Amino acid sequence: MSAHSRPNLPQREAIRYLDGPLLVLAGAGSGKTRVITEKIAHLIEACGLSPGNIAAITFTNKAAREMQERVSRLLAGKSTRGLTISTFHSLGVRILREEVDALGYRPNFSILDATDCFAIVSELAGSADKATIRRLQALISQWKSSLVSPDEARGIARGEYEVLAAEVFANYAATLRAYQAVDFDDLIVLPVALFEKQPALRDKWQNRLRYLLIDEYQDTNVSQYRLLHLLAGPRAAFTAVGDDDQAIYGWRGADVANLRGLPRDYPNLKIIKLEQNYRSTVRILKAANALIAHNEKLFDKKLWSDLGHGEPITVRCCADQEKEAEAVVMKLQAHRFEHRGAFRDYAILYRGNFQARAIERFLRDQRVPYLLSGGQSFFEKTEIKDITSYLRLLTNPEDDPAFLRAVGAPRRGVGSSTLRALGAYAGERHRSLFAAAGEQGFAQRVQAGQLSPLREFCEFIECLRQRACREPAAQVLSALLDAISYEAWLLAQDEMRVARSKWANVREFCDWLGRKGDEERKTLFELTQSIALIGMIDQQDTEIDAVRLSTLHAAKGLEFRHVFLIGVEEGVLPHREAAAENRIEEERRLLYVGITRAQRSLHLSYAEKRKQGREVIPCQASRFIAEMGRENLRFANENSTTVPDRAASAERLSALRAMLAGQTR
DNA sequence: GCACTTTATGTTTTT
DNA sequence: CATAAAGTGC
Repeated sequence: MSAHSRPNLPQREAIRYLDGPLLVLAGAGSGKTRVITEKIAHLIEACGLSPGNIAAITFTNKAAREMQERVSRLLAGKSTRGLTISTFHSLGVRILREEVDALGYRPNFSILDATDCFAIVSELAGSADKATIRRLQALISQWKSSLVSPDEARGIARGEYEVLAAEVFANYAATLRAYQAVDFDDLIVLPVALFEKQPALRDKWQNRLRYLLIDEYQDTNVSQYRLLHLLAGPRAAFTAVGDDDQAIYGWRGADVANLRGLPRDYPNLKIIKLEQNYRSTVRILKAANALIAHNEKLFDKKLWSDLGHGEPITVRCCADQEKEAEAVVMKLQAHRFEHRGAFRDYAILYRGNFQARAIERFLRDQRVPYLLSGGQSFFEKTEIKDITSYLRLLTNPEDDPAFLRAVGAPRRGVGSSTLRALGAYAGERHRSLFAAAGEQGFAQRVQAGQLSPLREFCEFIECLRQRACREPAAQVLSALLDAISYEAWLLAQDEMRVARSKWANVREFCDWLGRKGDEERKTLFELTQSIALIGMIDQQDTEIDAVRLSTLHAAKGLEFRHVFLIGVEEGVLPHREAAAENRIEEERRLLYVGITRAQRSLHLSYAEKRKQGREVIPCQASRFIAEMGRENLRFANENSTTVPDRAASAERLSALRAMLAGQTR
């Protein structure tokens, strides 16, 4: 999109409209981010609103950071101090921290990630298999984000499974309380509960955040909508920007009904549609429109573009996933050569993270630089979780999940049976594991040989805790790593290469903590609390010239000159489970999001055979390909550009690479 | 009872 | 291929 030109008419209207609540229905690539950023600038410059009175809510930290940068650029040096641009969850943390007394939590509460919560649910559900626990966890999360309490869940639970789930839910909530811990859902749910119970606090925040802007509104869930509603208050000074065709988080409790509910809850709601697309060629938009026309529509809108027809969209059928990966990398190289493009102009998008593996292998073989976004977050890597568990335990000794992890990494003579005994004792006495380990009563239950390593561990933590109150975060961390000989343990545990990469991650984490500690003058305790919310993507350098690999979900909000969309097969996109549960529309929107990421060219591919475990499963093209309209697509055979023989094709790629190397010099 | 080695197993999407 | 449960030496 051309950021230099003036905003078009509806964009200008959306930026300037301040007479009441506003919903901007912004199609893909229609400049919604621009509306939000320029509106923030407008509020500050033209309306004289203090940055501290404005809050913009995004869905990812990355989007928040980008938006912050764009606003700073727009205001050209003028201070944005106090301006809130954050995710719903980060805002939730801020509210929780400030109002922690009113909530009955201690200020050192822990934030648990999905893995910790999984372990808790697993513990409470007894002997259930992994899939069941995941379903339980999902259902509990669904309830929480819909503002259903454990008691209410008991009331609405139907059937054996849901009754069990409601029971687990109640125990789960009590467990979190006991741990002085909150999960991701609580970051929204607790502020909502707080504001509903204490109008004075609600008013305080309403007064502080006098204008709200919400991005990706179609992906809000009930609790987020409720929080927005409470924050906006009777003045209802807000702008919500969304696109019902891009709602792809239904599985997480997001409900497009929140879009429909807006005109109902705010009768004076103004609706502005942005229908001109500044991103893609006509052909790409025609295919996207044709596809999405198969969905039941909430709001009518027609995207158009004046960027010309452009390259035809290609569809390629490949023998299997390997061949697909090879063909895509080949095509990408050839295309880049032909167009004299940069690697960073290309993105390869897919439904599930596992699909990146095959592609990665070929990219690495061919020495194509790439950046993998999504997937496992940096802070979820085992080595980082080990270390952050220590930090969490230092911050909050009640954090039993952190205790359990830290006490076993590295091994220190405290095994599963000692921990079982400790857990049982702590449960009876309503103590945290950490506190229980220090009690006389527990000492009488176990042998001295079992007790001493445990006591030593607790003393070590206590000693470090003292230091953490006085010394800078990075210093405490390096003392910690030293004391537990973490590097040596990694080397003993893993193979050399793995250990070194893990240690490098730990070092990177140290640097990060040191930087944060210096720049933002935050204490170890404050830093520890925010870790769970940060993803690795935030750290990645977006300036690097590399091909982007991303899931369709993680690609939302981004754009690329050339897009390769792989695995457009029945069973993958739409996903098998989703198809079975009649959730086709969301899968269709997911592809729609993928298609509309492309500015200039789009290349779809699928495989006829897919390896699943040991079995080879025959596949067919996704139904969505037909829905895009044959007249908008050009079908190609794998064989027309790819040589079936691996050696020969590798040779071809090498030749091409040599050619490219010569070209760039 | 603890720690380490082997073997089966299985993958939607994320704050 | 990377993680998790079961098996083996100490």
